[in-house]
Amino acid sequence: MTTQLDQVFSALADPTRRAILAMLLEDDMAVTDVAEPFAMSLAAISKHLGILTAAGLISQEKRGRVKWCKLEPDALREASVWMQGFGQMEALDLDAFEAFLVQELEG
Amino acid sequence: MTTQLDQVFSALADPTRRAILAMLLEDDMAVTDVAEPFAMSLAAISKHLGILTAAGLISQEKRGRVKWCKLEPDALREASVWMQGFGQMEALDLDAFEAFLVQELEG
DNA sequence: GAAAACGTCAACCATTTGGTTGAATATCAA
DNA sequence: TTGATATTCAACCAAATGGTTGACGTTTTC
Repeated sequence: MTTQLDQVFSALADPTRRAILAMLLEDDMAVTDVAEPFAMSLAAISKHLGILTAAGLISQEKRGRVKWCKLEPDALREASVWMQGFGQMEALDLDAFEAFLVQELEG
Repeated sequence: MTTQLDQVFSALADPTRRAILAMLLEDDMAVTDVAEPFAMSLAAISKHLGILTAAGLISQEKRGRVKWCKLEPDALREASVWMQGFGQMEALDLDAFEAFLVQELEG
């Protein structure tokens, strides 16, 4: 059996998929546009998007020949709740988040 | 290149490893005792503990012939910061966390 | 209608992952 | 010192993962 939590964490374990989520943070995007910055085939990106969709982290809606990808931040709640019990996190630190984001996108 | 974030998320993606973390939440444990409730070999658990250690989620200290395992919640901070930017989490909800924990341990 | 653009599917491949078993290494106890 | 306990190591295996390519079905544009 594969739980939702399994799927969310293993989806997040891949840097390409985290970068995709970071891109979708700014705006909804078509599959082709998501793929553009990556040095890999469109088919590979299509698979990554399928995994993110299965985990509930994004949703995809087809309009015409274009399939739009949209971030679904709610799916992170379950995982985040799990983590917070261990980490005893302080309140949301947006500066720290932004620093990580920049590092991720550059690296 | 494998980042710390990669390692933390992929460590958390496995239900056995999450269950181990949940056990260590209560107290430090020896490897043999960690392995006891699982239907798999001691060697397999030893590997899981190695992965958790590499991710920084636990530490291991050998005293005599016993190797003690200790939760290191700080490693979750990095990952949690990453997630919070997407999830816009509300404050720590311990009840929800406990519910997940019970579900994890029973399932 | 023909051609281009958007995206997925299927088959394939190399590597990683999660498990096994059996032998090996320490340490403690009798 | 002999034996039991605690843990890892090494070799192996099946299945999952992350990528490729080429063919395919739609939708749009010319």
